[in-house]
Amino acid sequence: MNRRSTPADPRKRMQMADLARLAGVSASTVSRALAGSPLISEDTRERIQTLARQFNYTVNSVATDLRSGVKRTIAVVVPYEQGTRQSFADPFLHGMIGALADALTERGYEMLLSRIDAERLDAAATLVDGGRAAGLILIGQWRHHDQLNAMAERGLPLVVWGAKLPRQKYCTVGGDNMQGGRLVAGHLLAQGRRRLVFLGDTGLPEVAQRFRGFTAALKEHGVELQQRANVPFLVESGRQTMAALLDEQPDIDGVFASSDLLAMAAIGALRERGRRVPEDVAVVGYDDVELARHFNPPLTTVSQPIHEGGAAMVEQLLAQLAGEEVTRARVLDTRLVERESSRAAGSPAHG
Amino acid sequence: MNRRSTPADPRKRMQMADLARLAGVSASTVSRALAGSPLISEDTRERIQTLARQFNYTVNSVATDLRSGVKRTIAVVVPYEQGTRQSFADPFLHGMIGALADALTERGYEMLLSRIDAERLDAAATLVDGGRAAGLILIGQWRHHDQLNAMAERGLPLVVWGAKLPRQKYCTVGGDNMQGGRLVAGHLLAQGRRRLVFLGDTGLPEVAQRFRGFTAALKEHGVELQQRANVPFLVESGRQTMAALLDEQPDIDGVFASSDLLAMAAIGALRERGRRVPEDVAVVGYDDVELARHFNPPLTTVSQPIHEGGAAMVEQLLAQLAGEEVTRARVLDTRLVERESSRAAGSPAHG
DNA sequence: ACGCGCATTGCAATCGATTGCATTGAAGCC
DNA sequence: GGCTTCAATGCAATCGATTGCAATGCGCGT
Repeated sequence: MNRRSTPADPRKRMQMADLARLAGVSASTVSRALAGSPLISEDTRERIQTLARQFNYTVNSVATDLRSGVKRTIAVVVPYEQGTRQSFADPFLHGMIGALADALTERGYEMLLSRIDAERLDAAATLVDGGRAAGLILIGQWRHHDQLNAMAERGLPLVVWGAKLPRQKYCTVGGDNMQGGRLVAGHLLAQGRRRLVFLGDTGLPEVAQRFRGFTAALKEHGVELQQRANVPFLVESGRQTMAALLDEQPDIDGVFASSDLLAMAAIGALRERGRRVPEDVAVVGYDDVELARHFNPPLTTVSQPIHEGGAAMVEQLLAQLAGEEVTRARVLDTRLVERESSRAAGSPAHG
Repeated sequence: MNRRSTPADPRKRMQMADLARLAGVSASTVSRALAGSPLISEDTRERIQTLARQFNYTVNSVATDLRSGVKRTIAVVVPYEQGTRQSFADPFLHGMIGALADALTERGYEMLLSRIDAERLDAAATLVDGGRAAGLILIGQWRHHDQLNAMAERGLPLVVWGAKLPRQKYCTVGGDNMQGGRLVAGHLLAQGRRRLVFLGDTGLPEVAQRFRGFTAALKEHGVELQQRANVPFLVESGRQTMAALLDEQPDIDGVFASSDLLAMAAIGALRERGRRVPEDVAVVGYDDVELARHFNPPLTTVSQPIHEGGAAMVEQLLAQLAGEEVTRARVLDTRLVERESSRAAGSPAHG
């Protein structure tokens, strides 16, 4: 007796009709009982609920959503740059996803995590068009302000973590990047640093603003930026770029890296070249990821209100879904966290 | 240029019937045309597809899934320990999620990311029972082998990242933790370290195995473990615990931390107490997270084949869904990556 | 005893797609 | 020309729930 695989169609998922049969009532009654409708008598309701628990029955939420038209899933979209999926490696992203997961769970939403090509942000729209998700949370606006505007204009529920930009039709939440950049400039100058470089891809709006804030503040103090390097948020490139900068300009004494990841990479490269941090070169990062304070040396950095930001994004998205008018851009305060990596040059005094 | 786009018609998503009307055919035809069925003539198919693109129409995959019974969503479940959501902060998890996202996307599946209480792993079952996901990928078995067994026994499609255990009914994929532990022991001994401590929560099967492998190898060389501390995977506790250990036993010269995160925390604590790493104390981590090689000092650690592991988990789960018989436990090779944090004691020589 | 009202419950339509089967019309064959 | 054949399309049932409305039954007032 050679039963071909499927030794059993062991149990198809039980469904409402089955439970109804077991309880000797109609599916309508089961539906109402499980939903806690007051139309159902106390007895019946409890009997049915017990039965459901006993048989591990859970209403099929796909069917429910279809019928009721309400969706309880939000897509969180993490773009990656072509050729590398490494963008996902940034601990900042990790923190953000955690914050979003918390905020969504708290309000009873599920989170669909999706990665897309950063060149085609609008591809994310199919998640909503296809009914998989009620709305979109996008992390970073990358180089496609235009695509985002188009998405928003056709009425897609959308919130983006990123910078406030001119002529912006979509809703953003983000830290105050200009302010962040200024804070760093002020700090480095106060530590007596003057030969400064900037690390980061200014093709990204957020980074561009950090850069503008940074250079604006420097200019006000009559200091000129020595160099800037366009580098993506990748450890490896950070390391290489920092090394290259040192070759060109060995007397650098301060680095502003536009993310903590880059800062850590830069510190690695500096040490490899025999520079001491912070004695010879002060390094400041951005984001204040959890590891920043445990790095060696502990990282001075600009703290982004990640948890507050995640909650704000969810709030804005749900408001949109509820049909409310939402503020176009929300800019959150940032603050500088001073740690070892940028302490004053101390005694060394030279140059 | 006046492609006057429909003025914000936030009302209703277009649906198949609408498109059918526009194309002057029935919904069946549209369905088949979009699915690329050979039943439809070339002309019609193209006309409909163009139309769909024009109107940003995407078939509602919720309805599709309901009707066809096929689900294209997998739930990835990240447990958190009560009282703290910080478990999400471990960079290892982040890497794992990235690997899973890649593997799932590659096969055309969506990823539902879900956090649950580590005490109630079985709560994750509702995601499948409720039809939201076709199957479950759980990261870590935590303290609930029994719950997992029960889930598997009632036929839930499930794969767990974790250790191979006796009497295991569910499917696991994981690194060879015993081997990992042995590798670390061998390495530390080879570096001349003898006063060793272990950091990690042996209540978790994976950690317990690392611990067993570690101590077994030590014993074979006649060395005895000095101390072990039961500490969760949290930076803060790692730091405090390391400090406490040092108080009790100031002459420690080697630390095996059961995760890179803990290793980094331990290094922080050691430095605070004036110990040099690796000169005074060698530290070895576990996981080989991306930052490990960029830490200061670069971390010696046991590399877990995260990408391969993610792919393997997806593979096993899809096999289960296809009704195939799958191997119960898959154990992947690990290897030691030697870096600065555990270099031989060198010249220091003292007490 | 009759009728009314209220508390429960069931029937059947519906959500947005897919798909087996029937239908149509034209081409092919003798 | 009449009949078969086949390609292309439409009809209607279906997936697993929800919900407006109709139906049932029981208590109670008079």
